[in-house]
Amino acid sequence: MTAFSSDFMRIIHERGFVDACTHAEELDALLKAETVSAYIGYDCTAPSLHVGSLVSIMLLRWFQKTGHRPVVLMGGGTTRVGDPTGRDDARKMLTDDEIAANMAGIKGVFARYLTFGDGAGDAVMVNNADWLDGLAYIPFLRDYGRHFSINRMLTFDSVRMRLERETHMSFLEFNYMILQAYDFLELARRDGIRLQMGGADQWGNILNGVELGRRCDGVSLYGLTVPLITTASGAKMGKSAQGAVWLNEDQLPAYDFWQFWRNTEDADVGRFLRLFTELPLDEIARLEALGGAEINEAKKVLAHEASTLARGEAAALAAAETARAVFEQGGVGEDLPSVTVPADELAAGVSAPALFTRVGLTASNGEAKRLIKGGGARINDVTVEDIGRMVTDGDLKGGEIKLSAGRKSHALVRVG
RNA sequence: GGAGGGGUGGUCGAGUGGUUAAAGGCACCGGACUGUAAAUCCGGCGGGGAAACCCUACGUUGGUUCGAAUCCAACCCCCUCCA
Repeated sequence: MTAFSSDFMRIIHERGFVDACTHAEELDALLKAETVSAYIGYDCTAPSLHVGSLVSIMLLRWFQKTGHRPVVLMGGGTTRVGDPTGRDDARKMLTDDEIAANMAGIKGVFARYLTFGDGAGDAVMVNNADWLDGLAYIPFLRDYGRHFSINRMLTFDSVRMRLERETHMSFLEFNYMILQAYDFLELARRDGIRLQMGGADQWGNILNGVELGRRCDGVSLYGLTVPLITTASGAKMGKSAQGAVWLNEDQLPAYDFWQFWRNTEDADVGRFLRLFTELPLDEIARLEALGGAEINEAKKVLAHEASTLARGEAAALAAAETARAVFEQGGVGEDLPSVTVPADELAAGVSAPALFTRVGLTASNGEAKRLIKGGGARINDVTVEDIGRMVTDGDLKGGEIKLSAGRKSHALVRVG
């Protein structure tokens, strides 16, 4: 690997952020010579981003840390089209209201990772609806459509996959890559942006933008992608017991976020520390060298660092405290999910399955019953033997009742 | 527009009149083993019910039948070839 002279290129290569890069030496020289603006686009398909996007967010953060100017592009316009990349069916069409709501949710995430403002190195956020919504069809086709070769477009993975699998692809979706390419050109023109970054699956889309810039304006644009992160056992990263690992607090409590990192597979610890924390590499090397059960210490560091970035240090410490109380002392912690039951209702008794469902440990009474039959349900750490078990105020311990589903999921019932 | 093929549970994919809440795989959830890891093995995996059992579900809507995911009709959507 080439020795890079710019801090950004050196650091992200050392830390494993780079999947592919267009003319890396040239880009390195540019980053060394001047303050560069780079962007990553995020479509508004969900009310929050999840850990799958975190690699790219960390990348923007390093970009800013090394003296450059990150631009977050909200895909207010492209979300209305729908990126076909990596899917063999069309996305559900989102209404404009849904897109606006999703965008509002996603925007909040970035404030924790980037410093926004008007200064030279400050991050900015833009919305491609600002220029895409107003495009006029015929002029657009004449000015830009002529630069796109259908023959070439058909060879891109996102399209080819649909063709090979003989699944439907609408013209609407087919246009996504053109619009994304145009985004890059537009941003280069209006804001001097030279670099687009993104996930490995965006490589084709990014290249289109690079080429469009050269063809239309003769400018040198650059592209860089980060690898798709899978766990050592091959699964796509980002599932927790509760489903997707969202970055937004309102989508996933800090305790669950912390737990997600704490449960990292041994083989992933070093890689994740490099990608998702900013600890020095020698410290990471020391942590990942820990053997056997010792590696758990490294996982706690990972959980702390990642949680501090996403949710703040106080939330990270509180989550760690709860985890310690629950797992190392077999007790309870403040951060466990909880539900409050009226005193008179509890006095009368609530069936165990209903209570497990009520606190969210199970999705239905049936599931709760199956959990009990399988021996996975516990009340105050005592296995529930009978699906007819009633829970009453007699079960209160220190004003709380601890419910557990399996070894890892716990919740509290309080009286109110 | 014509001819043919197809739309099944979170997903992939069997099933072509009753014994099918629907084989099998994956994902997921429990249990055992561990270190809140991985791998492995075991169990579970639509909703309600203590249970008997009831309800909902096989693109949509009707129909045939004692009985339909399975047969018929119309419609919607997808794929292939033809125009």
